[in-house]
Amino acid sequence: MINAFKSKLTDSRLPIYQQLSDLFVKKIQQGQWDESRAIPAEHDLAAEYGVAPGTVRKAIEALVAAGYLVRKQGSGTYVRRANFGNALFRFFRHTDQQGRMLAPVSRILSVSRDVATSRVAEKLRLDPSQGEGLQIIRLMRLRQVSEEPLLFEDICVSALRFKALIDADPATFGDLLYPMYDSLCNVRVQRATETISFGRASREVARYLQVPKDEPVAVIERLAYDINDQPVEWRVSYGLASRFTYSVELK
Amino acid sequence: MINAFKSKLTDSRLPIYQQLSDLFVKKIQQGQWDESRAIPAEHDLAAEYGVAPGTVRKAIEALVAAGYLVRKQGSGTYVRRANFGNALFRFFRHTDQQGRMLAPVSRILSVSRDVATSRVAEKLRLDPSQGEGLQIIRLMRLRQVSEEPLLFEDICVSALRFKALIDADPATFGDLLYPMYDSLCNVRVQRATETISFGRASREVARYLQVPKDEPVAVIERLAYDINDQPVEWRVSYGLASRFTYSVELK
DNA sequence: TAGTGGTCTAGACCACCGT
DNA sequence: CGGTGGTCTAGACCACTAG
Repeated sequence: MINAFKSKLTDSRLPIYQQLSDLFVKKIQQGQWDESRAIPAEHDLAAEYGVAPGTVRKAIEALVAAGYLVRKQGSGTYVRRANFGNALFRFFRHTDQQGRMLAPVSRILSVSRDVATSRVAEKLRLDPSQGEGLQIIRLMRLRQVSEEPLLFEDICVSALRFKALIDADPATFGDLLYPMYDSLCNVRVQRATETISFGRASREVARYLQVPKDEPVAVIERLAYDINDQPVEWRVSYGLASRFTYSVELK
Repeated sequence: MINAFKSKLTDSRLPIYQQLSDLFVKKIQQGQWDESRAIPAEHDLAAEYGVAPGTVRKAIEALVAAGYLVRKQGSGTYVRRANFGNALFRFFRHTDQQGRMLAPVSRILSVSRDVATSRVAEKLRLDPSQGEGLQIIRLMRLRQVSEEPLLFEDICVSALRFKALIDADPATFGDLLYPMYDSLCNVRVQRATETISFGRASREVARYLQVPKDEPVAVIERLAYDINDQPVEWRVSYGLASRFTYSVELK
């Protein structure tokens, strides 16, 4: 059996299903497959690439496990839209006395141009050789639950990629930034890494969280990546350590 | 095709591969399959239960994903021995100035009989109607890295299930408790849940960690379960908040 | 009702492991 | 070398979704 797709692939020593997975990831990254409609049916993909349906199925299953695709029985397989904007709140208790979950609200404190520190430049892989390469846009944001401050966030993005942001009206920013990055700046956040540690509140952090300076705080550093694995946003969040909680399952 | 195994199963509305998974889990829990040798080959299982090899394969893959089994190509499929005794140290920096990982050492501070608090009794699901149901054995342990205290642990287990422990010599306890639970008390830890939060050092904790009272500490509460999903050990660990760090990947 | 993914069959050949 | 899991084929029928 001749595999019609082999010429398109880089490393034919890999199993066919892995080569297919790689190919499908490229289609997603290049926008040939997107959220607007289902990807082609398994049967059609098998015919197109000259492989058995089971092989296509295995390739798709790998991408479902990796979070790129979602299957909907009877309907089709779709490109997954990353959705973890509220993920930070899994770290913090924000329930009332009856244990009811309270909805967090965002308030933008400031939007300004700035020059990246060496640490931020390194995280965002900013290119200093470009004219404005080290320019960043910095957002400060407060997230509250029923009027009470829960999190203070210090957010940095490249001014070159996000220049539409500086002209936008902060009052129109919704509770979630990532959909806005998408619509305004054409930046699609796909994944992120977070590192949690404990520290003490600086004067600024203490003021926004309405606690004394040096109060223990949880510090969550998030680096968000786009679909091409380029870092696009560096975010440091501070929350009251006394409200911090997190659960893990060990196996 | 008649499925010879159907009579053994509870809910024949489920897919065959799920019914097989459930059956295999029971074999593992009842000790019919154990770590001492590979489980039967896929081909043999398919013949035994009158299903296609691919169906057995899918059942096994589900159990591999769930952590019950491991595959070894060319050798066989084996029951997995849970191994996360040192998992706590993923939360704490314990490297030297050159960034080298340092090996943690355990020191048992005390082994004593006690009566469970209501919280511990609830966590361990102790049965107060039994004569000694609320009796526990309590271990205090210090974990150090190059002479420096890193973690203080307060560990509770049921005195009924762990009575061999009270007669054992603490000096013979190794760095890992779970292998000892297995050999001495025939308790096999399979999984655990951990909840991380933040507090301040009590007088006792402060003394062992060699810091002032009320110093910020990370508190890690672990509940460990055996293979039948019975809680068997309740462990609260305290470590310096300033050394705490943890990373998560969001997708 | 047509089309999709979900399940299942009954094989084949290959890569790897231990003897 | 024989036996194991890893990959792949070429179908079948069923359950579900959406028009």
